[in-house]
Amino acid sequence: MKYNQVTIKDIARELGISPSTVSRALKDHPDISPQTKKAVNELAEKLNYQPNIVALSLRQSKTNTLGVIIPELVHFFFSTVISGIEDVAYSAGYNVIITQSNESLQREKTDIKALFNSRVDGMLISVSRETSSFEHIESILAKGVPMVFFDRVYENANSSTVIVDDLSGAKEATQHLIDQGCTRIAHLEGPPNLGITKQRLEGYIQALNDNKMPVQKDLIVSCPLGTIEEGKIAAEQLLKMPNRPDAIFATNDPAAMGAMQAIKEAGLKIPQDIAVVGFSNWFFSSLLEPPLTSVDQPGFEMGQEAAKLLIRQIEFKSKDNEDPAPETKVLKTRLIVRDSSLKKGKPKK
Amino acid sequence: MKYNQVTIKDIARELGISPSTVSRALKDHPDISPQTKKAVNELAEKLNYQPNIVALSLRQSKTNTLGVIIPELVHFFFSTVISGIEDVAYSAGYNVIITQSNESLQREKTDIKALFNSRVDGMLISVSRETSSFEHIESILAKGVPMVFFDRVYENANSSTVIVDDLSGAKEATQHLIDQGCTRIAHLEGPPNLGITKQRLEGYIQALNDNKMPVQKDLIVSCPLGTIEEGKIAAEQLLKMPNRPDAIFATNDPAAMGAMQAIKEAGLKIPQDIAVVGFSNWFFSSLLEPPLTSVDQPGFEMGQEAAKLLIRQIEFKSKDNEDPAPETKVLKTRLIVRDSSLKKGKPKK
DNA sequence: AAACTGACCACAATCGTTTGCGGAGATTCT
DNA sequence: AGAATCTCCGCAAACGATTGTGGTCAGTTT
Repeated sequence: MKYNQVTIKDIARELGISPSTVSRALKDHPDISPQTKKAVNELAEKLNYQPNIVALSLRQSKTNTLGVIIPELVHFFFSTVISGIEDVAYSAGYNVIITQSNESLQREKTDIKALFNSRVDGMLISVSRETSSFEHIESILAKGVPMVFFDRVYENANSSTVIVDDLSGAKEATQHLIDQGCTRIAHLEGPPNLGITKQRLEGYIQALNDNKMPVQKDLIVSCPLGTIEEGKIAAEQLLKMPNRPDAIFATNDPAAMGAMQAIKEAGLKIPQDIAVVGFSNWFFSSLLEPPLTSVDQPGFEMGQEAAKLLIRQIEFKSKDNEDPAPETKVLKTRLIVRDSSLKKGKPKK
Repeated sequence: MKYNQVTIKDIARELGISPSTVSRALKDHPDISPQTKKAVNELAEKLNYQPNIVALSLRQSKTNTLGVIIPELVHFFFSTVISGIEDVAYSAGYNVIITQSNESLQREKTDIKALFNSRVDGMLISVSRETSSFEHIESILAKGVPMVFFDRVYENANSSTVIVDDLSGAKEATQHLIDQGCTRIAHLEGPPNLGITKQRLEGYIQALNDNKMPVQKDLIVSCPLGTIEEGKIAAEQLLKMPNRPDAIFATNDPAAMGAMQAIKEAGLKIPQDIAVVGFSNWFFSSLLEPPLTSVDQPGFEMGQEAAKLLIRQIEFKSKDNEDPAPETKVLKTRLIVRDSSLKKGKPKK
């Protein structure tokens, strides 16, 4: 847009000097006399000169912008990740462009292309539920664009990633249910393409194994979308079993929420009849009745770490013209115990 | 970042023609022969040429980017507004940069400056809770940057705005409580700087007046932050009154939620003892017990309308070099009646 | 007095793309 | 055949900033 922008040329014309002198004066170059510097700075101040970032970006082949692709903004977890990213990015002098894939692979493809065209300096990506092939990512990666994946990562990539320890988080959650005396623990499994789904399932299984409890196939129900509705349907199915479970560990909070609805509608009590544990600690989870026990993921911290890794990668590359070794940051989860799982009352620890 | 970018020059060199010819060939200019066009397009396809948006932006003094400033991303309402904005912006060929003020005036100032420096073509703004002076906005407005305000608007500005009809939404909510037989209706008031706070209060008052009910000062309690905690404290205060209210209409859902907590902890029943109505229809509201009656704001639509207005303004201005007349779009709210307010059972309508 | 040294600044190229203008060669018209 | 008309393409400037190179003028050195 052609605002009434003040450019370096305007200052130069008004002062009867050349644009290059103005440029150098503004950055305190030793070649410029103190008087000229003073005059330039004062006029720049007076006219409220702001450098044109677009011109700068073109000149330096660097936009100082990070591109972010997330599945959906409305998820509390992803919102907090964004805040973490912005926190680090801003203080390092980077802007952030956020795009949503809406859990669609097609949209993810156009997003990544749009970000590339905008010449972002790097990308932070959490893949969609549908993403099972990765050519669209590989092709951009091949062009040398720095990328960091977070939460829902592209595992085969030779890139840095930030994840939470889903496995041990799930294990801890399941162990907690076992400690509460649950013997038939069901699991609501998530979208099949995602690594986090497998990790959470694995944590559940390990906990059972550690306690010499059998893993029963019919107690594991898939919720490929991970929505409230699916959780409800899955739980209804579980409740119809002749020997119904006495606990449900869900792959995420919405599914757990759906399960709670089904349990209550069946006239059963939480946690007395069936204990429920979720994953991600959504905003609403503490507001449910009973409040939902959940595995908290440090979203803000994840955003911070991912942005830090990416910026380090960008600046390393611009110096040494080489990619730094990829790093993987694993963040700790934290089990937030609330009433939905407390059959025995608060644990002593 | 200096990816392995293919430029128009690369194509020109390889084909032994000039960059200008390549440029024209790519946009099907009549001056270029069919053979040349074919050759250029095929090579561009083969090399996967993507135009450099940064160079384009500089050349045309237009970034095709909209800047957005919202108070907080984690609010369900604002997330949906963003989705509406992206929907319209993308299909019109615009990118979107989102910034959060975190309800801080200071942050809002730096955000608006950063967006200006990025040379966005226009801005979509919802002001922070703290914003009571507007010089930072005026100074950018004076430079000719198109702006559209939404939800929390800058009223004195000579700019387009998109709001919901807070007044009639609040009136409808209050009337609904009156219809349910409530006679002592309290109001939890919101942040004092915001226009929406005043409108909602005014709707509440008008509904009382319409029904010849007295407006009692002590039934109006301020929640300057509009949080769950404040709502709880405010409700506790109301419950201690000798003649306690039989209904609470809150300026937003978190405050209503807090009130519900206080009411339940006091051993009272919702809605039998005290009916509760919120505003904004947050995601969690339908999940509460009882489900919270709330005034739904069409967030997605608001985002769409705001983006449309802004883009129209941008393109009008680039043609006629004149600002179009400011427009104000008022969207209808919709009262979502749930159990938290149903003293009498479902209304017949 | 000639040469040298700084201090200070301007010129011009550059990033990638667009676009007004002009120009060479082929074709058509008179 | 000469002029006019097309067709098709290249030159160069421009967007706003940065930066290597070189130049002018003063003062200093031999």
